[in-house]
Amino acid sequence: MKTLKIPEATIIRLSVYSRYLTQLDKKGIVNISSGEIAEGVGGSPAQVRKDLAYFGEFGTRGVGYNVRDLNQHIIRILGLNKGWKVVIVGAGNLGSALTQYKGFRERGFEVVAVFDNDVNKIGLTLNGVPIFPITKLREVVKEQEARIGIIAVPSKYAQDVADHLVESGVKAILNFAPSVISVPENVELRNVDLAVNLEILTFNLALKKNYD
Amino acid sequence: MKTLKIPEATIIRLSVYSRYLTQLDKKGIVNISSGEIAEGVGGSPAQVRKDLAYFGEFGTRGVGYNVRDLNQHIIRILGLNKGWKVVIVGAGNLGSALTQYKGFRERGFEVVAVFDNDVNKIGLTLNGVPIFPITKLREVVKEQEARIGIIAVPSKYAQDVADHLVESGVKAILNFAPSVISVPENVELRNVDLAVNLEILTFNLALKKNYD
DNA sequence: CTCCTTTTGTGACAATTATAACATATGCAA
DNA sequence: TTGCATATGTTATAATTGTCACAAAAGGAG
Ligand SMILES: NC(=O)c1ccc[n+]([C@@H]2O[C@H](COP(=O)([O-])OP(=O)(O)OC[C@H]3O[C@@H](n4cnc5c(N)ncnc54)[C@H](O)[C@@H]3O)[C@@H](O)[C@H]2O)c1
Ligand SMILES: NC(=O)c1ccc[n+]([C@@H]2O[C@H](COP(=O)([O-])OP(=O)(O)OC[C@H]3O[C@@H](n4cnc5c(N)ncnc54)[C@H](O)[C@@H]3O)[C@@H](O)[C@H]2O)c1
Repeated sequence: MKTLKIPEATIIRLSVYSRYLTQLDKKGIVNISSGEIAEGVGGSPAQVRKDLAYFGEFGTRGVGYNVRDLNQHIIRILGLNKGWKVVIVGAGNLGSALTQYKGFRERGFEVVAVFDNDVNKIGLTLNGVPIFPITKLREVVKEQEARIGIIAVPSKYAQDVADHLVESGVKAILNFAPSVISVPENVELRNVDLAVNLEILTFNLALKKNYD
Repeated sequence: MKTLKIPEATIIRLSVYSRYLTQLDKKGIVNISSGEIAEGVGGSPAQVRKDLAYFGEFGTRGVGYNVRDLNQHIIRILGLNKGWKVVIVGAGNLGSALTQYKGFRERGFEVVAVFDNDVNKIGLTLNGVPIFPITKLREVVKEQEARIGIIAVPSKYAQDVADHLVESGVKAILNFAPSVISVPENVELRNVDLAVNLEILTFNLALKKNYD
């Protein structure tokens, strides 16, 4: 397996394929073709095959793919077979929702702790996940060997929290605050900006002018 | 202004530029160059100018851009000068967080109603926003002239809710349920899948193998 | 065993998107 | 008024990503 540069769009699609395959597996479906996957997730059969081709040969010509087997391969490609531990900083509206989100666990992520600096929240639990004072971040991250941190504090504090997460040993950060933050090169960073998503919608509506 | 096909990446960046310009404007900064914008949001000056060039000429050669003026132009490009009304379906963990999210209003979005089918939630308000029974969706959407709907119900019901939103006259949908849904061509759809975002992070970590 | 159908894997091609280079316009100073 | 410094807008070039067509492999029928 060579380390060609893989398009990020390919990774996004693989993640979606995997979710779809998991559904099919639960329904007891054993075999599937690239065309059926494409139809299921909204794409083209060639795209599906090309995406998979970056990583190897997982199908059987004339037959298709074994659902469970292919899913296992994608899960391994995405690194989900490790069981990642996640910490969330900010036990507000969003942080609480994320902590209780079952979808993460289903994909191999375990939220082990939430951190806040509000004394009224510290000590409580969210769905069994304890809320610690932010001062314990380093200790808990080290002890639990958490590798992923989620930022759910007001933008103003996002960079501080990011620095703190990095310093604690976290290797990847998902940032929900709508602000540009910077981290060392060896730390992965992704920003999720929900307003941006709405604005893409309004741009397209404004372009079409058929919204009234 | 011709209607060339604008890359979606350009729209995402414009949205980020605008957020940054709003910050600068609040700080009282009047002028800015493409290089400074690039530095502020993490990009290249050429990229900034190219993105803007799709829509017109907003700067002065040798000088740069007027912060407020440029921001107004981008806001207009993104269609944010209209004041969009938004409805949210699902008053659970995520739906509640989104309803109370101040970041939407700051960008010109107004959440006018939330809908649920849980009798214990109906009649309550979230930050002043009323929770209606899902059966009132059509009526409220029509009356308020809401054009955007957000789906925050379990995946299982996402397609049903989408159909219902479309039937009610909504023209754009932001879907948070991790499932593939389909809508008529004339309705804009975007999916936000948070697990996918984490999986991109783990893919990159797994690739680098330096996470331990 | 051979042919035929099916569907993969892949290499060539096309389209899109980003980068870089530069000519053009502006303001200022002398 | 002229020349210079600066930063834009635009054109050309490079890189990336997606599409298409087809050869190769597999399995089943006869
Ligand atoms: N609510 C949403 O749906 C939503 C959507 C998209 C993005 N966001 C973003 O997510 C972030 C959180 O939003 P929210 O609505 O949950 O806000 P919130 O005010 O409900 O919660 C913020 C929490 O962070 C805590 N906090 C503040 N500073 C802290 C620090 N330095 N260390 C630790 N904890 C700290 C606060 O005590 C509070 O509990 C914001 O940046 C917001 O822009 C929120
Ligand atoms: N919690 C999160 O942080 C999070 C993150 C990403 C995605 N999501 C997705 O968002 C969706 C909602 O997640 P949640 O955690 O808020 O779940 P939740 O169970 O807390 O809330 C779901 C709400 O939807 C309501 N509902 C169910 N069916 C409905 C229907 N047909 N019409 C109207 N209302 C209905 C329920 O009464 C409930 O109030 C899910 O698809 C989930 O996968 C959630």
